[in-house]
Amino acid sequence: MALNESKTSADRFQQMLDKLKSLDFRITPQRLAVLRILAASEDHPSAEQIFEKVRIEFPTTSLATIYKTIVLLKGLNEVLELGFPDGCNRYDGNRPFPHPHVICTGCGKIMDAELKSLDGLKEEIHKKTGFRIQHHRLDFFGLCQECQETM
Amino acid sequence: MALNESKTSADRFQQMLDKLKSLDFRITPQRLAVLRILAASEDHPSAEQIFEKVRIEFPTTSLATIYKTIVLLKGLNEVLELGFPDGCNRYDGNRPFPHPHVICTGCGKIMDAELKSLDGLKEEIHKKTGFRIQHHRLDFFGLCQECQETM
DNA sequence: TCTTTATGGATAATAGTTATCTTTTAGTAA
DNA sequence: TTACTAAAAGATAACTATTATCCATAAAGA
Repeated sequence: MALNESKTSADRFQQMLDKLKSLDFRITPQRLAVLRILAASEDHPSAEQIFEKVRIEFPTTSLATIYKTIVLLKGLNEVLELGFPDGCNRYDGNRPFPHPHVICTGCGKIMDAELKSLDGLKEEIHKKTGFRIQHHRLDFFGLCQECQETM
Repeated sequence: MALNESKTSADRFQQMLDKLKSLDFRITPQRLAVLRILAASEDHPSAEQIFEKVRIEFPTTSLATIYKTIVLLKGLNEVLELGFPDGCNRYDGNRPFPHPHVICTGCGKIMDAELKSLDGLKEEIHKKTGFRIQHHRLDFFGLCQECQETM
């Protein structure tokens, strides 16, 4: 399997769990729930959406706990944060590395995308600006096929 | 001159002013000040930074006026908003169309960049996802040359 | 079972932006 | 120049996702 290829939900869950264990973070039911949801989600959930899902199993969970877990996972590079200026950040626990996204301006859907030539762009930017590039963010905004038909 | 090539500050100012006039928006001293600052800035100022500059000339100006002017210009596609999730949005009045940026993670500097192959990427994304792409956002994060030397 | 201390829960605080409301003024016509 | 009117300015309250704070709880190891 290629490095960047998607793994099964169970694989990602185990991977994140192993990371937490290896660094001696405590394994709590709330953290396990967040891990499971992140590993299983293909739709880039928001903190609020994760919160609602966790609450089904653990109704006393606080939103602060969701945020604290996300901050932890971000620091361990186990979740990718897609920050948006309107204050609705979204999270990707399956591919926790920079990659292009396609965002529907009609329904808000966010999909992963792949582009071969991105490494070339990074090199081009480095040569032009002298910057030592660390990471990037690439979003395409437009109408998905469904929204094209209804608009 | 190529379409996307940068124009002089005076050209951009006149262009924005003409747009406002042609649509019968009122030409106020505050708006003129914001236009001048946006047209002259190469460093992608924040609303607060624009506010401070306007206040030198018009000390009674309100921050709300800055935001209202920015919203107006955004709607007329005369300024590009670079929204960031930490709530420090930046504005580009010189190239009010999507284009790549290089952002220094050391000093926060934001520079424009150019990439030939972006249109190709848009086409590639369209073919893969079926999305009708409207606009995009591409940021590269890394260390600028100065920050590389001091870190 | 006991102890320690990281973590959870509840909620206050933060900050950029937007909304609201009143006052002022740009643009126009007499 | 003056008067009129609607748009814009100014002041400030409201909004909201996220972060910080603080105390209670429970995970992990002995």
